[in-house]
Amino acid sequence: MNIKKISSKLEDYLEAIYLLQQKNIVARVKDLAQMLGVRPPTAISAVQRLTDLELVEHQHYGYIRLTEEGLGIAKSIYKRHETLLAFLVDILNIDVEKALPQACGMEHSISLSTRDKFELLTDFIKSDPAIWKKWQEFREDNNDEK
Amino acid sequence: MNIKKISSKLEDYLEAIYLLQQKNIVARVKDLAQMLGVRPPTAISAVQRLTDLELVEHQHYGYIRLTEEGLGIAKSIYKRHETLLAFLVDILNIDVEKALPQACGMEHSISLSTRDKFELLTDFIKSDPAIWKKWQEFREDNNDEK
DNA sequence: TTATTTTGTTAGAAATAACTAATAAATTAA
DNA sequence: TTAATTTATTAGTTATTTCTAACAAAATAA
Repeated sequence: MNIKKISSKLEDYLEAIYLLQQKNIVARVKDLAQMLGVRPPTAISAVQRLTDLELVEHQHYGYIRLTEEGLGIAKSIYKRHETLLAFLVDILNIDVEKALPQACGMEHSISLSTRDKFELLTDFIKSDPAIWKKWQEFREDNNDEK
Repeated sequence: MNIKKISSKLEDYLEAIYLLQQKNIVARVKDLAQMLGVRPPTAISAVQRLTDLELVEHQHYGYIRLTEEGLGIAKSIYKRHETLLAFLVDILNIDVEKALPQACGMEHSISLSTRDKFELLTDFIKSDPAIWKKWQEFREDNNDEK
């Protein structure tokens, strides 16, 4: 079954619900609004659209849960997020606070196979101490003292 | 002077005008609509918003030109585009047709300093034949035969 | 158990970004 | 030079994503 194509904003909501779920917290409107930096009515309207798409379940004044399909999408976005963040921070040596919003932006644009390749490159550089050292020196020789 | 913050869609229009300008073609509504895959009225309304922001100049039924400020933004986006595309194609070994839309998406999310680091990593891997070879082998050993 | 606080919802408005249909201006061809 | 074609524009509609203000329900505390 194909993954439903939704906007990057809606993807962000699925990802946020997934993150809460991972922490054993059942998502609430307040949490989503806080995490995504929007006002509660904005979060509500997103949740309603996701409900129409059958990606989340939500009863009035109640909890918000991912459907199986919603979970699938959320996982795949989160995986891209993690991979990109690791690449930006560990390989490109970018501060986490700066890397985070950039990973959040990029995660909606790359394919799963591109994600795999980012991960492969990260593993490649990290797994070989000689290459890792050379890359660090190369960076430092080129004005990336941090 | 700070670079004006505009939406990624408007950035796309500036980039397209810049590309035409590079080919010594003065941009027209039709060209923009074609390049961005939208209908002419959509392109017009974007050009009007860019005119309000003083990023392009446009007289009725006439040509569209970037202002100095618009040119600055266009160049900076295009630079990010080029860097990301080169990285995806040359380093990650992604087909150009597949890489293009992904670079187009990502280019709006990364900072200039992140762009510099992408370029640095690309140069690093390409400049050292031993590393280049190892990376190719590593890729092939991990199901990236292409 | 009533009152207060927190949380959720609805209604209505605005900006962005897209569309179609209708029309107007400019260019090209007969 | 008129007619036909191409290009540009306006007007009006829709969906998405945000907001504020007002109100409703649920949870907590007095």
